[in-house]
Amino acid sequence: MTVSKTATLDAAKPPRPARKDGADGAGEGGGPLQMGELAELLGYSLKRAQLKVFEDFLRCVAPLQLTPAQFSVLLLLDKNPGRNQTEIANTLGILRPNFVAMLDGLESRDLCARMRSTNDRRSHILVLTDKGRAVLARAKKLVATKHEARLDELLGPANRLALLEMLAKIAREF
Amino acid sequence: MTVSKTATLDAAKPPRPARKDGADGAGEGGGPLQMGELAELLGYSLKRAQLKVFEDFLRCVAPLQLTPAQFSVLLLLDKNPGRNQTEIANTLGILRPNFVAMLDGLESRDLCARMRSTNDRRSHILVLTDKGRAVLARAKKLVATKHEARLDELLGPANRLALLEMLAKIAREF
DNA sequence: TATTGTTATACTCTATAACTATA
DNA sequence: TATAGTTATAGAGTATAACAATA
Repeated sequence: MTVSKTATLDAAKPPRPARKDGADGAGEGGGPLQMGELAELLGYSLKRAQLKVFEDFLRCVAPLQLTPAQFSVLLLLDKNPGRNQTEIANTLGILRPNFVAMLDGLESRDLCARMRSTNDRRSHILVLTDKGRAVLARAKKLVATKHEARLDELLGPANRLALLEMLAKIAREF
Repeated sequence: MTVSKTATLDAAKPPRPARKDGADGAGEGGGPLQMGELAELLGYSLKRAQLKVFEDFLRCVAPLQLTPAQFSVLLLLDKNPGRNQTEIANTLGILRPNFVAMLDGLESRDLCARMRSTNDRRSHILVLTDKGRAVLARAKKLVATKHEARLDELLGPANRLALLEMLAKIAREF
C-alpha cells in the first residue's frame, strides 16, 4: 500500500479497514472486548490486582532492589530471630529446596547470614546483618510512604483495611 | 500454596526438642512465627489469597480439566466472536507468543478453532466449537455452584461483592 | 529411622527477539 | 514499512526425588 505521501489519515492504527459489512459472521465492533462473566469472577480480578500491586511494590522499593518475597524474608527474620531455614520457608509458603537459592542471594548481598546451630548442627540459624536491618528499615519506610500510601489513596483507609481483612480471611480459611 | 500433598502443614511437627533455656540468643518460642508487619502488607495477603482461590478453582472445575486461564479464554471467545488472537491475548494480558501454545492446547481438544480471516489473511479469527460451548457451559455451572458459592459462604454475598469491586478497581486504576 | 540443608531436575509462566506471510 | 502469528529462547517460580550430615 503506497499511501504514505497523500496520507495523514492513518493516525496510528486503522482498526477498521473498510469492513465488508457482516463479513466474518458475528464480529461486533472493533473496539474493546466484552468481558462477560469475567468481570464477576473473583479469581480473575484477584490475579490482575495482585500483579498490579506487586508491580507497584517493585517500583516503590526499586532503589533497594528487593522483591516482595525478599522483603517478606527480611521482615520475618527481624521478627523471629533464632529460627532455621525450614521454619522461615514454611511460614512463607516457600519450599525448602527453593529457599536455598533465595538465601544465597540475600547472603551474598550481606543482608543476612546462616549460622550453624549449637544445639542441632544440621540447622542453619538465620540472622539479619546490620546492613540487612538497615535495608529493611529503609524498605519499610518506602513501602509505607509510597506503596501502601498509594493504595490508601485509591481505596481510602477504611476500605483498604476491609480489603486486607477479607484477603487474609481467604488466605487463612478458604 | 506450597503445601502440596505431603502436607507441609505445621500440624504434625515437634517444634521444641527440649530447648536448653535461652540457648541461641533471642530465639523466642518454638511455635508459630511472628508475622510482624507482613500481616498488614496488602500484597502479601493478596498473593496468598490468589493462590488459594486458584487452587479451589482447579478443584471445582477439575472434571473439565480447565485452568483459570483457559476458562477465561473460552469465556472471552464466547462473548466476542470474530476476534483474532492478538485481540483476545491482549485483553487477557497474555503475550502473543505465549498465547500460541495455549491455543494449540485448546484447539487440540477441539474446544476452539482458528480460521483464516477473509479480510486480512494474516489474522486467525477464533471461534468456539460446539464442544467448546458445551464445556464452557458446564464449567460456568461448576464455577457458580461450587467455586463462587464457597466464596459467598465464607465472606457473605455483600462482602464478596465489595471485595470484587475493590480488586477490580486496583486492577483498573492502580 | 527421621530431619536439615542441599543438589538436581522438571514443569509452568512470563518475557524478548526474530522469522514468515501477509498487508 | 508495519502487523499477525509463530518459533526459539531465556528467566523466574514452583514442584519432587534423593543425597550427606546429623540427630
